[in-house]
Amino acid sequence: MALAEKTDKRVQLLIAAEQLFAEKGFDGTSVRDIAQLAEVNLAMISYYFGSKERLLKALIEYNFNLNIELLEDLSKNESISPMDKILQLADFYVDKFILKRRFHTIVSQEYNTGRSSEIKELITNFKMRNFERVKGILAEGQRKKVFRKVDPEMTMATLIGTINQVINSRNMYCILLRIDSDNEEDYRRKVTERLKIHFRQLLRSHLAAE
Amino acid sequence: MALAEKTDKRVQLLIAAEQLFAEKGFDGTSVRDIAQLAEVNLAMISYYFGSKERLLKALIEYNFNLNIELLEDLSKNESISPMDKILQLADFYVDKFILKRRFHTIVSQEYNTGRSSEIKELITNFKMRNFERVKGILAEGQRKKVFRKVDPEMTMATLIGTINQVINSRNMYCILLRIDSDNEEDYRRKVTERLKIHFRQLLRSHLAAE
Amino acid sequence: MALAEKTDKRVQLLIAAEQLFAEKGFDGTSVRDIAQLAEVNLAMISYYFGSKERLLKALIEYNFNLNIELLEDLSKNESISPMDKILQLADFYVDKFILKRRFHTIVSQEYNTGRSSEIKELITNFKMRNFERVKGILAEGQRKKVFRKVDPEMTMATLIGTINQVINSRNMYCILLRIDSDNEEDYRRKVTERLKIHFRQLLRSHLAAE
Amino acid sequence: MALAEKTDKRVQLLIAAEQLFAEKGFDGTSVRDIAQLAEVNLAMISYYFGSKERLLKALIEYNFNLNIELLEDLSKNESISPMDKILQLADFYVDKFILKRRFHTIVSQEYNTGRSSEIKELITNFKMRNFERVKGILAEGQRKKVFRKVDPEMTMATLIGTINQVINSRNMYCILLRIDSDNEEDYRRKVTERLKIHFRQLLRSHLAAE
DNA sequence: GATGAATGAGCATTCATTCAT
DNA sequence: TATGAATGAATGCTCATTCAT
Repeated sequence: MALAEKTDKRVQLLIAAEQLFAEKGFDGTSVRDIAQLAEVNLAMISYYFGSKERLLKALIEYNFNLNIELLEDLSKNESISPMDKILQLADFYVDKFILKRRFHTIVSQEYNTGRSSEIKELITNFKMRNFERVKGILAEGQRKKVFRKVDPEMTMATLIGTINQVINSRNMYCILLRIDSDNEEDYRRKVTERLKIHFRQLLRSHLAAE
Repeated sequence: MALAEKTDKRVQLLIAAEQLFAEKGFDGTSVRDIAQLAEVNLAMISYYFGSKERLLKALIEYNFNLNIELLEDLSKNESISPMDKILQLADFYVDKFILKRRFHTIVSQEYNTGRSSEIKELITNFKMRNFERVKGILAEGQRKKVFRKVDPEMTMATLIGTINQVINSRNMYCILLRIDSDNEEDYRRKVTERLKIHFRQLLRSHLAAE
Repeated sequence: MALAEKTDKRVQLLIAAEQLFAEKGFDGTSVRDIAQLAEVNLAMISYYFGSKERLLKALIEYNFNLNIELLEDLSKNESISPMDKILQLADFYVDKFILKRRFHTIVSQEYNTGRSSEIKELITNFKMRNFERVKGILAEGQRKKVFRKVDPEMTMATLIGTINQVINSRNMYCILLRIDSDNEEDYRRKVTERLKIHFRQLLRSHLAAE
Repeated sequence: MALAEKTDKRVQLLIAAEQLFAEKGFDGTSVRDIAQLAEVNLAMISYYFGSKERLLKALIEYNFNLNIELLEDLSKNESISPMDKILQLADFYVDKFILKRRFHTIVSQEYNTGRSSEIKELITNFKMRNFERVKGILAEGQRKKVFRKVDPEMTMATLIGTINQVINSRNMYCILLRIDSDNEEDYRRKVTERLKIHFRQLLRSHLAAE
């Protein structure tokens, strides 16, 4: 019985749920599926989380609270130019969304079709925090006359929307970019690179003053 | 009580299904929900479509075959400059996606989580056709030296992803853009305008050759 | 397909439920038990009644609305003396409770331990109506100086409580009265007779003015 | 935190079980409910009693063996007249059933619907002992020519049934007798008085010779 | 075309109980 | 003694679909 064995089953359930919710959606996934994939007794879902929905909530809360401090540091760093800041932020989102692509697929789904308003609020708060950060950098750039005037909400939509489009249409982009969809490592590397280069070009020309 | 009465029920079912699939997802919607909202007997779904899944397929096929000739005309029109062409295409997508926002929400969901590979192929084909069109315009612009070199797949992702982001996070953008989410007409007008202006600025600077 | 075939399954479910609820209690009976005994598909319970609890409610409502007009007639009949009236009423309750002993066992149980306040109200109303009738006859008898002054609420408790005691302790009274508990017909005949004679003696001496 | 701490948990479980079984029935009460109300770990029920059913059995055995010697004394006391004896017995039952009304509600339920024949036998024995006592007094009264001939089984049913009716329809009698059902002390006092006076009047006229 | 009834499989959840510590 | 974790069976209920009329 190894070290982490103790709450292992809870974590196994979270991992299995993340995969299945992403692949088949929340409603398309039964708690039996999750328990089976996690190799854990069905009733443990009730035991640890109370319900299928609260399992989803736990999953979302856990992921949203990951690495938030990294972003705060970046936003407040005075020694980085606004353009570098926004490009580093884009890189950060690309890395994070692609690493946790399954999770972000779930978030996309649930924000549209989920029944739980509690979960929707959770997601809204997260999205709002992200938006405030981008808006702040855009404003800083304009104040320093290095950015031209752009629509902050739509610029945000472009930033997050482009990444989401790539990870949520994974099948198609694997075909288009000639990636073996079974090789997750290869997928990550190639998609990350393409997105980062694209954003560098896109954001520079979109934001640069004059 | 007139001409259209005959196959009215089929259409009522499609309309009800579109709304419910968009709001609650395919799995989150029961055929009972659809029949009730459409005010049509439950068994009619089997009668007209054979199954719930084939109802979805019918819905998708119908919408994908809407207005395709308009796009073909635009692509082939020699008298329009590549830049105008891409901007008109962006306008077309904005109009279409926002007018049929519910439908496109369903497409987003099903491409990720749907079980039917038949439906996924349908969507892939549609997306591919769209991509080929954009790619063609980008190539034409580069050939004519009016576009610089950009990543066509990622540019496509930005175009469709930005629109999808806005319609799939409708709640949040209603808050951010101060739109009454119950006033669909107002929502459409405002979001359409913001997106079109944003694309004009974004695509021009992104594509224009120096 | 005979005449009554149409809603046969609904009735079969009610009959099976009555038997099982009486024998094993509401919580001790599963919907599977009921469906099996009724030889009806499990889902028909949902189809006809909506839920297990509403099946119970339907059962109670049906039985409470049985023969209520008979009692009204008796209460209002001016040609019967108060003493005969109360004795006929006692006879009526004895007949009814013993004929529907299973149902009245369910009522006893649910009034104590049931969770549904809706059902409790239903039962309270029924009990109240019965009490008002008894109270009316007692008052009439006192007005006409043929009854002495008694406690109406406790007299009611004695009337209904005695019958309930006999049917709810069926096992013991079968032993005490030397009745073969499998012979329902014999049980009914003997218990009915004993109760009616007892009430004739008990109520006469309890109520008669000196 | 004192002497009784040791087996306190066992008693706490019994107290909690009595309350819950009376309120929600045996099947309507989960061992989790009991453990929670008793503020005792769930597994302790298995530890102390073996199973939920044996917890019920322990509860019944404990209460049935309470105060039995008091009754024996009364039955054998030669210096009390049969009429006083039966009235004191009625008083005794009224006091005991109302003090332990929750327990007697459980007994009523379990005798009807319980699955355990062991428990049913326990209850039958108890009821039989009670009946023998009443029967003995009735016979003594008849031998001494102070009682007329009555049906002993039905008279027993009236005695116990009247009390059970009042405690098992507590809600209704609280309304009828204008008792605040939250004030247990007031309930006990008023109901006890009403029942005792009623029995004095009822039994005297029912039993008195001539 | 249209419908109410019916079905069997599946759903999330809760149950009483047991076990290792 | 005492506990948190774990289990397999059972719970009430809903599902998409089919069928006789």
